Amino acid sequence: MARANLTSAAVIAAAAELADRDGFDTLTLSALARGLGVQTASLYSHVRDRAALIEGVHRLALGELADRIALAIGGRSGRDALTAFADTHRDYARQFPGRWTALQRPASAATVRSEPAGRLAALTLAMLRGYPLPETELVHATRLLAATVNGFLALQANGSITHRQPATEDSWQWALDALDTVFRSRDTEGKP
Amino acid sequence: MARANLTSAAVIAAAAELADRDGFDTLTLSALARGLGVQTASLYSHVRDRAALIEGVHRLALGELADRIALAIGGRSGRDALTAFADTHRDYARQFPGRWTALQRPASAATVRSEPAGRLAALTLAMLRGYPLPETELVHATRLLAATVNGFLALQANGSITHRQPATEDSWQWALDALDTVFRSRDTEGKP
DNA sequence: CGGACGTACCTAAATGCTTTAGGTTTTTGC
DNA sequence: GCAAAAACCTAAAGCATTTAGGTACGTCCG
Repeated sequence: MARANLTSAAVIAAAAELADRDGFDTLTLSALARGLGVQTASLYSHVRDRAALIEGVHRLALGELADRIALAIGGRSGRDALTAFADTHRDYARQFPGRWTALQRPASAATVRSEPAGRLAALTLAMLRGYPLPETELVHATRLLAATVNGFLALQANGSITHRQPATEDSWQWALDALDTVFRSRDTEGKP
Repeated sequence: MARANLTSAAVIAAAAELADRDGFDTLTLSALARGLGVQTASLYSHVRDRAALIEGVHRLALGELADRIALAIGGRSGRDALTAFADTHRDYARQFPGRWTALQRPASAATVRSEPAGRLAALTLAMLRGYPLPETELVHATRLLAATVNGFLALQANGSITHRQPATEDSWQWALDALDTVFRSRDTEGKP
């Protein structure tokens, strides 16, 4: 029988595809092995256990997302960049629901400190520097942005945003407007 | 042997406690049966399957959260009510991590349309009516608020908000300030 | 060119969870 | 006091995770 010649990366990539295609819950080592034409136990040479597999998908998704965001926000600033940033998140979640679910799972400290995670954080910071935010508030703004974007997509994914009027798309635009306004108006230190 | 005299509600309540105590992942019918001093198969008289059990915890949590929020925002308005609303969410997530995780899971259409879900939505709407928001934007504001609060807590839970400076608490306050500002400033229809 | 070594993959097996099927006992309602 | 309903049981099939130990393929070095 032809040998599959797997690597850790190949196994994780296959896991990501499986999760996107059949749903995150069906991401089992058995199903993965079946799809790869390999015995389940063989996968343990490439991946420590199921948790490590999921963490691998998480990290893969972080990198892919960072790549897309770098492309999307390049050359833009202000509201344009914000829209590109958020829409790229949304499109990624739509196109790769399994990977996106993996992104929502708790990550190890190593992953949080990993290169793709840092890159994504750096890109977000860079984009927010297009707004007149005091340096001390940049991290707050980063956290608010990440919370809002991910929270919105999570609400959508878990059905909390019903398909009633108004359309989800309108609320998305409204939320981005709100964030844009907040970030834009934060330089006025003294309130009237 | 004394009979446990379980009901569907009792099983779900025990599941919620188990999930809070030992983590959501250990919420298995086996562990639950063990804790209740009952055979695993017996639980299937009260709960259709594992997914239904989780959905039950989800619905239970919705009701509990709605109760707490009703208490917290009663008599308050504006920024006070907003803070109470958000902090109640945060405290609930802290105190009942298992139930809170259940809340993040996809829910069936029946749960989305359930009484506690409607109550929570109504409470949120009522609170936002304390702001000068046009009627047409109330739903947008509701969604933004839910997305931000849940997104922030999710970020915290999954480790994305590292324990570096500035403190998470400061970012939380900053985010609430931002939301308050947005909701407060939305009555100015024509931009200058 | 040929063996040695590492790696990819295998079989086998233990453990544990989910779920269905069907039987027994307790409670409840008339 | 009896019949029906509800609560609980045993048994068993099916699948997933994980460990242990073995076989075959490629590659590197003498």
